[in-house]
Amino acid sequence: MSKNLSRIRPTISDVAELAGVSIATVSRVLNDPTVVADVTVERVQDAIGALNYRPHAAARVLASRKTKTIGLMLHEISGSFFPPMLAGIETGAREHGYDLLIHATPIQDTKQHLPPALGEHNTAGLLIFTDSIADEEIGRLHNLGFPQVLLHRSAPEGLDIPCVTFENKAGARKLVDYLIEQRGYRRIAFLKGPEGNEDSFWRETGYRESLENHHLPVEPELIGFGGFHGEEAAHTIETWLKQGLDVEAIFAGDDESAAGVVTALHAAGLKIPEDIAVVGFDDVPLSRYLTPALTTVRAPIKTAGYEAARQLINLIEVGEAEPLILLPTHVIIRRSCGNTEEEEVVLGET
Amino acid sequence: MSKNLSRIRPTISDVAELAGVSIATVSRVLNDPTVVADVTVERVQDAIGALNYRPHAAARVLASRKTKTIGLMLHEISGSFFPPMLAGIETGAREHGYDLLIHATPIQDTKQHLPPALGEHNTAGLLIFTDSIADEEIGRLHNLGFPQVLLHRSAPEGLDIPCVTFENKAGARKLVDYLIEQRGYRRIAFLKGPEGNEDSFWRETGYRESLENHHLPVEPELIGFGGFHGEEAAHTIETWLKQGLDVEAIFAGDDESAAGVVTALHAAGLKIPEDIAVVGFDDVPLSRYLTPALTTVRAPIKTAGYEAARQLINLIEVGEAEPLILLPTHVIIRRSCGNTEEEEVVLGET
DNA sequence: CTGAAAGCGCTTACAG
DNA sequence: CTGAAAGCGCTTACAG
Repeated sequence: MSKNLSRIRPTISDVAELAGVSIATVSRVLNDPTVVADVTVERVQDAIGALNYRPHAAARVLASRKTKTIGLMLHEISGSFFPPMLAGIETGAREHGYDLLIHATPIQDTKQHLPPALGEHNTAGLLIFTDSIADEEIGRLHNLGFPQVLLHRSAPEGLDIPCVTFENKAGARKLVDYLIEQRGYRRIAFLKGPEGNEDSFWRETGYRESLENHHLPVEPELIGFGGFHGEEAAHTIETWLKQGLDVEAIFAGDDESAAGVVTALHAAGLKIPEDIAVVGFDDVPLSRYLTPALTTVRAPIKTAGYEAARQLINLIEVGEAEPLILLPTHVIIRRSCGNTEEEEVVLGET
Repeated sequence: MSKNLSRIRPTISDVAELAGVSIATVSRVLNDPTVVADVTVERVQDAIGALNYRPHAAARVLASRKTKTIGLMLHEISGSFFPPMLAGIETGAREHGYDLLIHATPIQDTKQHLPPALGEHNTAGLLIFTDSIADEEIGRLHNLGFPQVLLHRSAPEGLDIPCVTFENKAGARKLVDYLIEQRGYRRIAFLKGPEGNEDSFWRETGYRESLENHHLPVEPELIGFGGFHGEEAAHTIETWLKQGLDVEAIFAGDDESAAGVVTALHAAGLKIPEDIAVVGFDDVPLSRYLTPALTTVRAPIKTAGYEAARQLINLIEVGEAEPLILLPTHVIIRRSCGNTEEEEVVLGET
């Protein structure tokens, strides 16, 4: 089939012949028409239209040593976090004329090489949202001068690779501050995200800082595993309830976990927030649909994706990027924490 | 920078030189080592390792006239429908060694050309999940013999392009059958999805068929707009409530809409299912987290994506594919329709 | 089992 | 403003 195709598809030579110019000229009108005489441009464009010519992308890449596609490596395509992030990246890429190549790494095999398709020859740069790529591989690419930007994770020791994420720590701290100061809770639990997840790490840090600032003890038994996953979180809550753990409020780590917590609590016949308050993080659409509506922290997930794409493209084209972009977050007060106002309240909105 | 890179990066010639063979031999061990003597393979692989050589993808594409990437065109990256679909596509592609290039079309500009990056030169085939690509463009590619597979939509008039979707009509019909036969509802509303959405069209058709089969009238006032979107659906419900519309049950078109319906109903102080029953379609994770848990139709979203990728790759490699794949769906009975069993029930599960 | 050589479809100095 | 020519890094008949 490809044989036939290549016979049917016009090349730059066909266009040149029909327009009565050299292929160099056709190439110029493709890349920068201003350097070509207007009449010539017109003739060439007519020929392109008549033949329905489309330049061969791989040939352009090879000849120009430039490619207009960026790669995205991530570990998992799921959850409500993923769509806005990807939408942001895609928008950022498209605005600058770049295409997006996606590669999801199976979770099991951590620490691997770059798949050839995302390699330094196929892609102008790489967005990394996973830790299942070996530090050595990141280092190798970095030493090659291959542009990379990290999303929601930090660079391997000693490598100055730009990172984009949002204010997890401050957001979590303010959220817990609110629970303590405005709601009067003392025994507040925290559910961790997946092992090694840096968003989770900083949220936990914010949680701890808030407790410490208020001279409350950080109780190990109040820190459980939620995995940023509804069912995992529900499972932890079921266990806690069985054990008769005494908690006033649960900071579920993210909204997905919070949804699981809410379900588990309801299933046990407990009322939210009367019996136990629940709060999340991210403010994904889901959080509004929970009953009661979820108090959470609004995270600019889409903007982070967008910024990451922009930084990467800047790195590719100009050679520079912000070392660290930390986007602000805002606490969103809804009913699940004990608030009784009709409307949601945004704390710290400017 | 790219200048530096190209100087640093080893090419096939460097490997050939180091291994003391021709570039043809290096190419062979890259593509089919069995045709090369074992000792030679070893020497070449040592050289590849020593130089950290990676073949240049674009050069391979150009020389071989084959590319191992498929394109995906879609209109929007959002909602709980999207992640499983993409995950399925990505898995299907990766299993066969293909990469995935994603292009989201802005919603406003409908009926457009293919972006060059997804063009017939850059990609071995295309998965289309949008109707904002002009029929003529699909036709042009089809006539060129360019492999395409459609997801959740049918082909333009007269073109035999494979489609992958699931049983929307039968699923919707069985769901409404259940509401009528087992729950005794008579006045059942339906919320349409986005204009032109074929999933919505077939769901509505199933809804109508069920009513007709039970000799119930199809009341135009009971058919509203939900847009497969929580807020749109909530808005319709608010309007209905203001008008004092008399409804017993609402089939929200999809789960996202159902979530909006649930919120709107709760906000109005109505009880689900006592005052009004609500059901959805898709069985995305969200549906379990609603209160009460949502009765819905389980749709194999991920499998559909996976199958679409498989069909496309089959079309690319073997030249054939199923003209139509219609994956089965199953009604999932939970609490929101008036069911009182603790556990969810799957109807028609084999 | 291996090499020399043509060719994939472009871009880009270099001349003019 | 335009053309001739080299070259991007591979693959693949064709010989041997």
